[in-house]
Amino acid sequence: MIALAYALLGMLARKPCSGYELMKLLKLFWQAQHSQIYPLLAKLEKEGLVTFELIGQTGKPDKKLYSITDSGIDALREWIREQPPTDSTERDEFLIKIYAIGLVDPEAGRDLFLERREALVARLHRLEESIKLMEEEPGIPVTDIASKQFGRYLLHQRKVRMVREEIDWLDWSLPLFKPSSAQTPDHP
Amino acid sequence: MIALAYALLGMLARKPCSGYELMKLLKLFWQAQHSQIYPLLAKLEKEGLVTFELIGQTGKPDKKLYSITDSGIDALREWIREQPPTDSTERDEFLIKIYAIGLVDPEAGRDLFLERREALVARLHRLEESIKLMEEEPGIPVTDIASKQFGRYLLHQRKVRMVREEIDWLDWSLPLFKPSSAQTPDHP
DNA sequence: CAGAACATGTAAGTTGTTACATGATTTT
DNA sequence: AAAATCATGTAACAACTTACATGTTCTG
Repeated sequence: MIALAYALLGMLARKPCSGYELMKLLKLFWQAQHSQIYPLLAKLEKEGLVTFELIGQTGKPDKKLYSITDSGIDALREWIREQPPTDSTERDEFLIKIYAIGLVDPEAGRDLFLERREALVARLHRLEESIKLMEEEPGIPVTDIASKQFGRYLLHQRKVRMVREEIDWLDWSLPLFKPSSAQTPDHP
Repeated sequence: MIALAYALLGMLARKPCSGYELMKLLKLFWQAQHSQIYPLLAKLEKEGLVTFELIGQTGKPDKKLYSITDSGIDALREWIREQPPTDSTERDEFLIKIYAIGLVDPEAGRDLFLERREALVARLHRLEESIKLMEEEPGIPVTDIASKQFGRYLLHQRKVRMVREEIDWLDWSLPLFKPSSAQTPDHP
């Protein structure tokens, strides 16, 4: 079974969701298109790891509300404990551009950084907002391992730190983009 | 052309490399296996974006030393300037496990975190070492946009920040893994 | 009135991984 | 003696993306 399947099971262990909802919640820690999610949910249902209930809605299309089964929980728990860690992949075209940033003029380099910065700041605000919401929720506090939100909360905390740190890195890097302080090699 | 091709071009713009060397240098900012790199280099060579020279070695297998061509530089520069940013993907099974960490006992959760921490600390030391080496290099300083190392140096700085921040997050999270402070709902 | 959000699905194509294949030298 | 490093390549398979397909309601 592919890792995405366990990501879906994990989300359904928190609360029942439609495929559409899973697709959006997933963005926090894994990337997948709906064309990958829907067939996979159907497969998990065939295997008895999830079940669904058809919810008829008015004004919106009908949806399938998926829930995790006991055997789904067992499979997920097993995977968390037993599966040896695979090495993670990060693929970000921005990083490729930075590697070769010396090839374009400093202004273009600076623009790339500023564009990235804007996107990250917007992301940061959204993350901080949803962390605040989680912390204000009534019931078992999200910082408690017994909260159904615990893992999700930890991932939000992680992400917010990563985004802040990347913004700091951008701010540290930006002043380096001046027209070039290097002497031309021909007259030292 | 796929993003990986530009990653290879970027690395060759810094210095000529063999496919084997590219494969290892690539790990800093993109993930790819040799089985993807070798055929791609051959394709880039056919298109005139790179050239290679066969280097016969004693005690080691022969290798192909690839260099970027002027038209390769042009193609890369064009891509950096013109290509609109695609959204990045991060796929890390550890994050899936964290999302559902509440399903296993706190001890198993803590172990997962400690294992991750060890790997990150090792990574951090290697990164700090290679940053130090770059900074001590003679010639144009790596902090200068005119240095061929500039982009690579920025990426190292970024990575080291990310790794440090993740370690901080782990250390912040670890104390939360106590047997659970939540009251059982049946006797309040 | 165009576009986004809600909602699910399939088909075709691309990208990326694992396994197969070879082989000398150095390190543990 | 086994494992790692250097070095390149192909074949088969799995994973993932893009495009096709449909239809209502709400928002700008």
